[in-house]
Amino acid sequence: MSKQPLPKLEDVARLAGVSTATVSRCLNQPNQVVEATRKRVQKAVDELGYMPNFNARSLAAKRSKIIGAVIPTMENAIFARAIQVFQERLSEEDFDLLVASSSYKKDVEEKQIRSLVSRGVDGLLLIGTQRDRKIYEFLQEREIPFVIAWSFYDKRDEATSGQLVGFNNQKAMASIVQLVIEKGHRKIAMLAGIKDNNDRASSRIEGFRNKMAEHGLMDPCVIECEYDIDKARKAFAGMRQTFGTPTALICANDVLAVGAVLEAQSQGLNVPGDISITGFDDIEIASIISPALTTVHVPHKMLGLHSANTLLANINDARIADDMELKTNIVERQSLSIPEA
Amino acid sequence: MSKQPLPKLEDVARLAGVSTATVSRCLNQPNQVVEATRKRVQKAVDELGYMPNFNARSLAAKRSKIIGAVIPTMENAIFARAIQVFQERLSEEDFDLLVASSSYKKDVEEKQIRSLVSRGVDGLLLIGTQRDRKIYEFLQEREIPFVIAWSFYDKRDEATSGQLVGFNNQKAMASIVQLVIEKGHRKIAMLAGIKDNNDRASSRIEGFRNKMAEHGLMDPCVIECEYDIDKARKAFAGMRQTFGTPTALICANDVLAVGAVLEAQSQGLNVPGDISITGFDDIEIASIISPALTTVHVPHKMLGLHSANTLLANINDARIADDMELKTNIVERQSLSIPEA
DNA sequence: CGCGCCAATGTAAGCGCTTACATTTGCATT
DNA sequence: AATGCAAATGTAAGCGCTTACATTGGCGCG
Repeated sequence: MSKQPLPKLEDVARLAGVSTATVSRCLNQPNQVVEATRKRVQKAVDELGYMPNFNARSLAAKRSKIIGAVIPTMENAIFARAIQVFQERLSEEDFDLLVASSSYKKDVEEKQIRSLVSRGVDGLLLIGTQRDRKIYEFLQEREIPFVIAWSFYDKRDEATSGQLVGFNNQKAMASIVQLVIEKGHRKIAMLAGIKDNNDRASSRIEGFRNKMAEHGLMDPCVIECEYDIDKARKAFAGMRQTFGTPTALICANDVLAVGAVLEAQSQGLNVPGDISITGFDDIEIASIISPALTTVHVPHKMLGLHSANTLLANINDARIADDMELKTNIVERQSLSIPEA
Repeated sequence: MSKQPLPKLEDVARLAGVSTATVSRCLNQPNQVVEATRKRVQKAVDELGYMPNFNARSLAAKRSKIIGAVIPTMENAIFARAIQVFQERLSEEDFDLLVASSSYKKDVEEKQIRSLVSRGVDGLLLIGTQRDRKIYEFLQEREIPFVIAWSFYDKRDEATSGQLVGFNNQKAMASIVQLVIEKGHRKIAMLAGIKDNNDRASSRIEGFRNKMAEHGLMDPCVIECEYDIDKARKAFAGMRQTFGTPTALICANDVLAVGAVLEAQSQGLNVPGDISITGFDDIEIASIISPALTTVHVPHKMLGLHSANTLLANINDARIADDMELKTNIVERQSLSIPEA
């Protein structure tokens, strides 16, 4: 029952009557080996059930064929799905995915990035730009290619290196606020995400504030809330008590919007009759809740796919791919209407 | 700009004036080193910004501190969330998570398992029991601890090794069918998952069929459908045309149920007035859709947590943890009612 | 005061690969 | 048949760690 030693490259070499170098080449650059020997080696591999030891390979070759990803949480469907696509694309190129989730915690994220680098990842996927400068330095020093997904800015902050594959959160938010204002709303509040260490949340708030200001609506009510339906319900209830009920509530994401809708309804408000509520992300839930949410559609699959492609380009071709801006669009459903007279 | 060589163990040893063995011990079994030297080494580590190379460590120590997981897909929220918890628990013990998703494809899963093993994972998380016997043999031969989540059976199939952390899908499904029957329904159909290579889907169908038979309801209509809202809508529409409309529709998961509800409603049926519809999983969407779904609550966080604990026990203590059966329970909401007279 | 013993540390042999460089082989040319 | 050259293969030196085993030193005890 004790584990008999697994065959190694040397065993294959011996059985095939070639050197270890040749076996290695068969596995890695088969075209450098003449067909006859390649077949002989293949036969030996099959016969022994040989499987390469990737750790040894990574150590010797200094590349691991592993990509690391640090995301805030898989609980957020939009990240989970983007990661799914990301992973599918990577596995086409024989990369595996080491994932870590930081629970939106800065220090956890930092620790995880370091751990992934220690494991010799060939590249890294990070979400958003907001982190210590020293992390960027750390990554640059070790020349680890990385892409930052979800955020895009027209002008780059000097401090952040890496490629951006994202959308302009500020503009996207501004566009839905614009729509709400066009519908005739003036008493508008925002249920925002926690902006601490989260540039997407901050940008969305900024987009909201700016657009409001543009229309002379100064100092609007903005309440931050964690990504959770029940917390959103409480936050909305609290907002009503403290600030009164707006005619329109802009939410930083669909989960918050769903919470607000449920709470509004349970408090006897009609959505959108008494209050319009908008979301952001366009996850499944947005079209299922009644009324279905008018929301900003985020191309999460594209984010996953292009993040993978950009990263692969930077790894394989040593050519630095450009930043990539993806477009969002507003999906109009029933949760937004003109305010009652 | 060229990458200066990173400090290695040897550099730390030299700077601290000790041997590499001592540095290694400081990092791995600090209590075997006297405090004075430990501090000296720590200082050298900090000064050089040293980080161990995990690949070298894995190669030398024959353990990687990496756990592999192969799940059908992250698109399914219930897997994503279980994985989230699983990962959180593992990282408490300094394990990282290598995830792969098989898209419910048998051959893909097999390839991924082999790849993960090649990478020297210390343990493996798999979903469901249904796979080639040779994979179980492969895993046993290499003595890779693994746990199988989501499925639980009272009697173990001899072929499957590894620990089970799951629930009895058949019983869980039977219990909700029982409830539906108790409500007075007799014309009951099932919208099932694809049972090919999926023991959870098969078990749920079996649970449905058995319970129906128990009540003398033979050969009920069962239609298989992929995990997708739109496909569920079409499947339900097709079912109505071909078999007529049941008074109750049992769905193998919430996503299918949501599809069925939406399609029913858009065809002018009242749920549950004209047709009762039940789900399975109790994901968020189940309580948000209107009418909220009566469904089977699956303890996904517990699945993630106990899978991690069981796996860790098998890795660290070399003691084989027992299989673990988790309980499901029915959540009664509005989508199920008594049939109209 | 020397002895034995144990705890702390050092020495050095791998772990299983890749790859620079050296050598051999096959083949077209003359 | 001798020559040159490129393609195929071989040789062997690491990659950066861990750990079995060897060595050292400190201390209690007879």
